[in-house]
Amino acid sequence: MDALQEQTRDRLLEAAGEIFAEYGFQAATIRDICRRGKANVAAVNYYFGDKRALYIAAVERAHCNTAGLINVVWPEGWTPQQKLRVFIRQWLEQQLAEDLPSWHMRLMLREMADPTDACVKLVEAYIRPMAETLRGVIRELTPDDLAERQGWMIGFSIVSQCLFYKVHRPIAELLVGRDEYTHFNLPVIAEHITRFSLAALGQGAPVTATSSLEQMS
Amino acid sequence: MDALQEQTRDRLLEAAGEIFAEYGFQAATIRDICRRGKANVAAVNYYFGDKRALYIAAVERAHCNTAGLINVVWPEGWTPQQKLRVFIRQWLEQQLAEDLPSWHMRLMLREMADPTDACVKLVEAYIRPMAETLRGVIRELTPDDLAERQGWMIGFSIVSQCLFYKVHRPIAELLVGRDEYTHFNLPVIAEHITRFSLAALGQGAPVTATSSLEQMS
DNA sequence: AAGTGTATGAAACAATTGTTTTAATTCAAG
DNA sequence: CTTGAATTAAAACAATTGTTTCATACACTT
Repeated sequence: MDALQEQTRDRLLEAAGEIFAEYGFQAATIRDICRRGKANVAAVNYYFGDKRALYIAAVERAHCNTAGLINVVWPEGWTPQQKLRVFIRQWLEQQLAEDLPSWHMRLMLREMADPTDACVKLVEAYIRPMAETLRGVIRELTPDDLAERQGWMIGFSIVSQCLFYKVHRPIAELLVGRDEYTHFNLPVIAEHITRFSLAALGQGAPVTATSSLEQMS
Repeated sequence: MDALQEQTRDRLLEAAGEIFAEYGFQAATIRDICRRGKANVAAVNYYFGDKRALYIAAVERAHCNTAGLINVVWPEGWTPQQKLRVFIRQWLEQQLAEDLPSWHMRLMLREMADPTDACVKLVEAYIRPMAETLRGVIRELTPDDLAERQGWMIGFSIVSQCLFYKVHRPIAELLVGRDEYTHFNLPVIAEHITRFSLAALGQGAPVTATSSLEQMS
């Protein structure tokens, strides 16, 4: 009975995650969610109470399926530079993947741009682990006596560059032109952010040095 | 007659700008706008037709009052490093000013994060001038043969760092802790972004070098 | 002063929203 | 087969939304 009856509840959660991720909490309608979840509108109240509780539940459920958002265990012998490059690349891959069935990243990005009550949970479950991973890499790349505050700011500088190409993508496209923007693909962006950030930390040549960008464009 | 009758229309535009900037297009209600503008709900349809036209008009009006968002004319003899420092600082000042009567920046940021029809106009009127200013500074800071595409990405890297502390401020505050975040004030952030970016361009010491940050915290 | 067109105000409309109610259905246990 | 709780379905409810209607007040012209 459990396995079968819970079907509706699960379908509702899955549908809610997708719809909320796409439209945001306010713009998403219960009727849309129920249509996608093939459930009656009353099911939301029956299983969750109200819309907000459904949202929270959807966010919490997303936690479980989030194994390996960003790889936390690095292979032996990797240099911190390599780790940073992979971190940035994985972040961008998760972020720019549109077709992926994983709407988790989109939900997270939406919550990051317009936080709600679920924000605290999302930070602790999603974001802090990633932040700790990044801070570990940064510690390897910087002097031992680096102030913790500066470590945070360096992390923000790196992540903010990645986020830009998702959050403000429409503006970037308008600025550089639609055709030209097609060249701003994942490898190009990842390489630039990596080189820019490493140079800022005194690792590697300045980002303006003759690079291998031509090969990928 | 004109000067007097237009009062309502003007009050409506002013109120619309504030409300839209605070709540966004969808969440803002016509009744809220009319209450603040001391006008009847029918006034919106009478003067503008519908809600969307009011929004567009409010955005367009904001253009006029935007003289000097970021200073475009630099004093003689300034080094590009100084210019970049001032650009970043001014951007952050505009961005973090909460009490300021200028809701223009907030409206712009909202449009940047969740673009609507007015996005194109906003880009051309607001953002492109600033982008050109920044690109001019970047050109001074980089080799002459720098690819245009790379110039854009460097600009994005700089601006994205500034935007982060506005768009994702709630997350940053949760991550570092509310008390600690009080130390992330404007001078500290501006100094970090400037040094980080200059170092990335091969100008100045890496951001991790002993800095003058302690003096301001 | 009468008339005219503009502007305002109160009310109503139609659509959509989250939520609740109430009845029908399902399904396992006695 | 009956019973009874759990689930689903349809409808209605109450509140809010953008929008419209229509009557009134006002300013200006003739």
